Amino acid sequence: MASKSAPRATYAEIAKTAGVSEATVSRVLNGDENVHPDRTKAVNAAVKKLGYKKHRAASALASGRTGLIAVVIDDDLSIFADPFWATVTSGISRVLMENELQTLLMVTPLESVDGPVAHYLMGGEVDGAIFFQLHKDALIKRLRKQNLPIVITGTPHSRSDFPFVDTDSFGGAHAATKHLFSRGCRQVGIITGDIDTTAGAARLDGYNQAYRESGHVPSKKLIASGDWSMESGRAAMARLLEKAEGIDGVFASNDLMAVGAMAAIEEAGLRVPEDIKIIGFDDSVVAQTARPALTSVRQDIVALGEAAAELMIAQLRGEEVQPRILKSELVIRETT
Amino acid sequence: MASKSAPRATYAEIAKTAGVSEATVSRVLNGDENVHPDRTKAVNAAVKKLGYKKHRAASALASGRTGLIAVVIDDDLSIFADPFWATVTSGISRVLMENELQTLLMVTPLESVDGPVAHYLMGGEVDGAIFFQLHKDALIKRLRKQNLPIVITGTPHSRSDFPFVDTDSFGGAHAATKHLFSRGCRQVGIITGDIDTTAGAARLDGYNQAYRESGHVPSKKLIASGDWSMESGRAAMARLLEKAEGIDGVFASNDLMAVGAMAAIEEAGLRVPEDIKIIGFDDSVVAQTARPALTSVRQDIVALGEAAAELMIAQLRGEEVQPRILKSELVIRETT
DNA sequence: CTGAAAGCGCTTACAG
DNA sequence: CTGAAAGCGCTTACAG
Repeated sequence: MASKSAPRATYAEIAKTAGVSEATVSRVLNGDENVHPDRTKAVNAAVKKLGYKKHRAASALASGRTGLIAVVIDDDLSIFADPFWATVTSGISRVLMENELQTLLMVTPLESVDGPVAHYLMGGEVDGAIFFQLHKDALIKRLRKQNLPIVITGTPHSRSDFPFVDTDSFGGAHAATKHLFSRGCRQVGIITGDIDTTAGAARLDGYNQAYRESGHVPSKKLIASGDWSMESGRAAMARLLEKAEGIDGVFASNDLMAVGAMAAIEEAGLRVPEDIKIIGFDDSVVAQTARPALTSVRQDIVALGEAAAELMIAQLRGEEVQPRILKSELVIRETT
Repeated sequence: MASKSAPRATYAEIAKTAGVSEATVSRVLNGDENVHPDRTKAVNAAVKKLGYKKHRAASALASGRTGLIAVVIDDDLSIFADPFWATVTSGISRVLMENELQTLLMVTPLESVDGPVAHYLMGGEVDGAIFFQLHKDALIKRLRKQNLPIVITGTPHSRSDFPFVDTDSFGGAHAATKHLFSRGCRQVGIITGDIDTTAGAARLDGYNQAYRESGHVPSKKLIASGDWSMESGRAAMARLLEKAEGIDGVFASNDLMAVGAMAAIEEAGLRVPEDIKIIGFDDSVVAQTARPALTSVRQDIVALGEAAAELMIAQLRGEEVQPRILKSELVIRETT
């Protein structure tokens, strides 16, 4: 049932063909500096000759290090539509692999701090865990208390000392809003995402800041709230059209809501970008397929994953780590 | 550096508190039937009391079973835009977890049969591997020769005996084409995907079959080839508009090409669905955000992942497995 | 800089 | 149905 693989080499054989002890083999394979160059060479040669690959389980049992990093993804429905985590994870996986670490993927509901995932993570089965933006910090706090290296993708709520990586939502929203003004808009509205998320709040802040820098104060009427869904964007836009007379630009906090807003604008008999200019956030495939094609704030999602992996590796090395905020970039298409 | 986790319980402690030998503990924990119920009960109680979790590395070293299933994803660019593999993988992960197996994610270029991934998989580091539609079978053949359980997501080229799971592309294309006829279309075209892929070929076959059933033979002029990209769909549609006079329906082999086709139709001054009806395949987010919203063939992608995991588990149990083809479903929206 | 030896926490013939 | 014992393939004080 299990693989009847070719008989694999062990330390014993390497030690014999290199003429050293198994302890020395171990030292060389673990990068111990204090080994005579000649022996190092001999061991490396034997390793190559025998096509040796270290047995992970044996190594893990003896050393306590598993070589496995968990990537924990909250299993709510949004992941089924959203390529975001997949892309981040591919960046994570690549960097981990380069560092001889493997990615253990756990897609699971996180409701319970005492769920199977929690047990697993606390049981020393992995060397570290990377989480996607979570709402409850309880689990993470517990894991940290046990000295399990943690990285969070997305900004955590409680600005505790969790290492995290995120895209600069504030900066992206700020740039988007400024761009609308520079294109001649006078009344720029915003469709917010869920304001209880840090990303939702930061994008609103960026909008407000840019508005103030333009010398005006955004009227409450220009702010409509959505929940990241296309439908909420459509409804929010309909409200803006009704309340905010003269509105001629809209920053939607993600692409899906932007596309919903475009539908509402069209339904009202207005045109994009002639009557109302619009910008989304994420530069997802939806932005590219929209007609007119949607101007959007691009996050470098692969880089986000790579940064997360790098923070993890730094912690594994015992280094102090700082949060990492990645720049976003405005991709200008036809809606502005 | 490694987690300084709470001292975990071991067999020794369980054996002591349950009043049995470690061998018996092992038997109970591995579901051995031949243990006296009383002892079984005692062991289970001790496990619960001590909050015991089996140490995976130790178990793997002793038994040769790692409890890890690799999910291998070819790292070409398409994955960055396509939520498909992410969704499949979430289905896989869920089912594996329920069966006490973990998902080891490997995102990597597969170019070399002798790459690090190959070594890893052949080194007995995992109990099985699930692949996403691959072009070269060499690696997989080698792994099978070593009795490594394999599942392929997507139909393999060489109809060898690899266990695979796939959505019924033929049936979906067939239903889509029939639906266009039933909506009154007379000249139904197809925009194919990459015809060298099994999915691309099967969708074309389904179209041809439905066409013939309608009592006609599809003219060559009604067939335009794309490469799954939006841009290729746009170009293919432009060609159809030029060559296939009177075309009034199009089945595009995926949503992205359908959206491209819609753009081309609009650019030609025609309307969807009044002048030309159109159907996509995948029912992706793009189908939902398109205007008019795109009728599309839905695959149950999560179910695909679950089926893949189930085939893997069956193999692990030593059962014979058959390929699994999942039904697709037409989701009717505004373009037909 | 190096080796002999103990040990990591399970599993599994083997003998009963 | 059960236990004593050997062993899985590494790592790591310890002593030199």
